[in-house]
Amino acid sequence: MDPKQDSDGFQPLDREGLVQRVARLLSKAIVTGQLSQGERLSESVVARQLGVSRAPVREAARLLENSGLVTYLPNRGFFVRSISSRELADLYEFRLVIETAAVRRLIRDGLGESETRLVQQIEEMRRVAGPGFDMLTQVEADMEFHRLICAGSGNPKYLATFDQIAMASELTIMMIGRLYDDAQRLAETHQPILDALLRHDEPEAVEALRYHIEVARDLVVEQFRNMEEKPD
Amino acid sequence: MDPKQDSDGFQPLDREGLVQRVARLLSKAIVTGQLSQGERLSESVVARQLGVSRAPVREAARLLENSGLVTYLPNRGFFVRSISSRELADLYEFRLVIETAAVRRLIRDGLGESETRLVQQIEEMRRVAGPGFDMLTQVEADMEFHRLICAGSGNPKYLATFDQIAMASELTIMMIGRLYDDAQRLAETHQPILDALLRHDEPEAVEALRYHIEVARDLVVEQFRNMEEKPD
DNA sequence: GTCAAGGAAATTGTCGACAATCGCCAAACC
DNA sequence: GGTTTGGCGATTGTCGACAATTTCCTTGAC
Repeated sequence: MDPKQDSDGFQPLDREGLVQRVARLLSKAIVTGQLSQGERLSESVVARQLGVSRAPVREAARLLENSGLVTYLPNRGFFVRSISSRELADLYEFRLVIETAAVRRLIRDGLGESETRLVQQIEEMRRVAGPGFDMLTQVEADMEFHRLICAGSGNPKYLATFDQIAMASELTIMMIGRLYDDAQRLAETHQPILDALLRHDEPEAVEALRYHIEVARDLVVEQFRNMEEKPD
Repeated sequence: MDPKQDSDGFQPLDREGLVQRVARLLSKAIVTGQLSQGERLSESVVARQLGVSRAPVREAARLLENSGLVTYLPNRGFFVRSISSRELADLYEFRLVIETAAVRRLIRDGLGESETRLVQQIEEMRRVAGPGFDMLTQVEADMEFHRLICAGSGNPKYLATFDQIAMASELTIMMIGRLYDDAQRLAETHQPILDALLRHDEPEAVEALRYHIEVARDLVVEQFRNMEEKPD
């Protein structure tokens, strides 16, 4: 997500702490479905399996709690969050609110570097839409586009909030097992948003975003409802 | 903030963990200015002073990080967050976005119990506006009104997000040392919002909220800028 | 058979100790 | 004199152990 190639000079080297590594492992396990809904996330068990102490596991779990991937119950521990279709709809509504605000600021303040970044990201989405890429990669490319919108807005709050809920979005998409009809089409549905952004057409950009997210919401929520009714 | 009098039934008894108690102590210390901007929040020192181990202090600090009260730097520890006037403006913009969305849903889905709650909260604000109440109490009553708006909206995401940023708002208001001209007037400025809500007049409610928050923002940000220029 | 009480096992909550890392300051070098 | 290097003190990072709490199973009464 972040390790940009810094052209010249050395890379910051993996100064990533144990907590982050554990957090990433856990989140990946949850998003890819290795850990199932409502499952207990025992500190001791995870710690033993990873060969570390409980302390970093605990902190990592707290981090995931902020992303909405796990729930913490006092004296009971962490559980993989189970999301209802209702919560899912709420989540998409929330995303719409945040991203709409971000788009507005983005246009008002000027795109700046975001212009090339967004263009490149759609290209990236097209690239990973081809064969040889798994769905997780495609979903992440999708989320990165929306993330860039939030990142480009002058207000860091939008990005911070988006990052908190992005994981949960990824999770649900992975759960339903497909995104739209195919990844290629998914990439194209972002084009109208970008076009409007490039034209600095605020009403159209907001409208395109609204349409994009609401379509996604309806699709995801419907698929999800089906799963709720008859869980395999 | 939370310990509501629950009318009938027993109180949950102080089943509040050590972490929450430490977190509340620290946040109060920060908001009331006992801990100053940028000051280091040493785990060991705090733990020694409170007579507890470092573990709960650490967790409490992580909690405060989510509220934006402290910053965490890897291998360097926690520091009381110093907020710039720029961030402050961003914060208010963000609040406007969230609360506007909440108001929209509140009106669309019907007020329900929020109606009486909001009315009571304005009364509460008037009550604590009188003599014998300190500013922290008045600020908290203010924030609680806005919190109720988010709580009443059907989408829990709005409330969760609001709670994350509420502390930072309180902090800055406490920092500038006064809110509006006086607490009495502050209470009254909420009336137009409530009136519009009770009439189910969405455009007017949104407009009243926008006006209210932008006035607050301008006042707070300006005061804050003055402090930045010549810090006493 | 159902339900309540009791207790054992497992899990979280907290703790104190040790290892890793950082910031500072003095010493050495150009 | 200015810069780099080395080490010292302090702080965070991680750990294993113990206390408190919950969960689940057993036991017993009705």
